[in-house]
Amino acid sequence: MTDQLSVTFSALADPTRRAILARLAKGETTVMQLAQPFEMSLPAVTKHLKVLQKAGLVTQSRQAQWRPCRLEAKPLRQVADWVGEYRRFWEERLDRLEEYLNELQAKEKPDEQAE
Amino acid sequence: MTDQLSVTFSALADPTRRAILARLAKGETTVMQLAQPFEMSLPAVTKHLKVLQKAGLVTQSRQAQWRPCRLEAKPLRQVADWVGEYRRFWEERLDRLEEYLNELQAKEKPDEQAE
DNA sequence: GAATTATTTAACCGATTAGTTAATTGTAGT
DNA sequence: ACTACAATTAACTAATCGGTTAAATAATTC
Repeated sequence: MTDQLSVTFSALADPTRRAILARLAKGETTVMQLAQPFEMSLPAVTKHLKVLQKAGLVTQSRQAQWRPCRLEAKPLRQVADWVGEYRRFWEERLDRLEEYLNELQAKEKPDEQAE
Repeated sequence: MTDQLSVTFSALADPTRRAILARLAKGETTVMQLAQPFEMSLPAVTKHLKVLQKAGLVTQSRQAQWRPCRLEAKPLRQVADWVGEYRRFWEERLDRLEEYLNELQAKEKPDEQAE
């Protein structure tokens, strides 16, 4: 499981990490700030950050003793591209459901006493 | 990690499982057929299918001794929605990169002998 | 240079994962 | 009923994951 997409999906498969990304979407911030909303130790957050960094979703710079984190969205584009390939399927299914419901209505509207 | 999105991302974080989905995108097929391209045992594929089923990405019906599998794309829509929220970030970054490159060009074009 | 603050690394733990082989179930055909 | 085929379940293993606490590193300030 070394391919980029797997690494990215794997990084996203954790609510804490997605929450971190959501926070970073509002702007750069420190590890402390990132950790604050979570009920877990700082090292745990550092670990999550490492996972996100390995997936290329986060980068860290230096400012004095802080290491401000920043969102890197490029890998998300890859995810969007991948999932986009399947768009027609969920849309298609909705279309079919619509078709079916229309059919049903067409059949049943004329004599509504039928069960 | 019980939320739907985590389960879905986790299911997608494996190239074999994504390959299975890609195959199913071409139409319903049996477990044997699905397993055929992979260098792993049938039980391993069954396990992957279980993961995909738990994520709601695949359903199985019955036809004699076969259990044809079918793609269910609804959870992918959720993924698309989630990742869509970040679209502006990768687009924004590209814009900024473009800006930067334009700036650079504007600065450097006039006297190209500068290093 | 000693103390403080932010962050990471190390070492550990229990749970989960991805695979294996062997045994089991379910259905069809004879 | 017996055989064959499709698929699953069971039992096991090695590796990875998500968390912990304690120790180490880095930069700042006095």
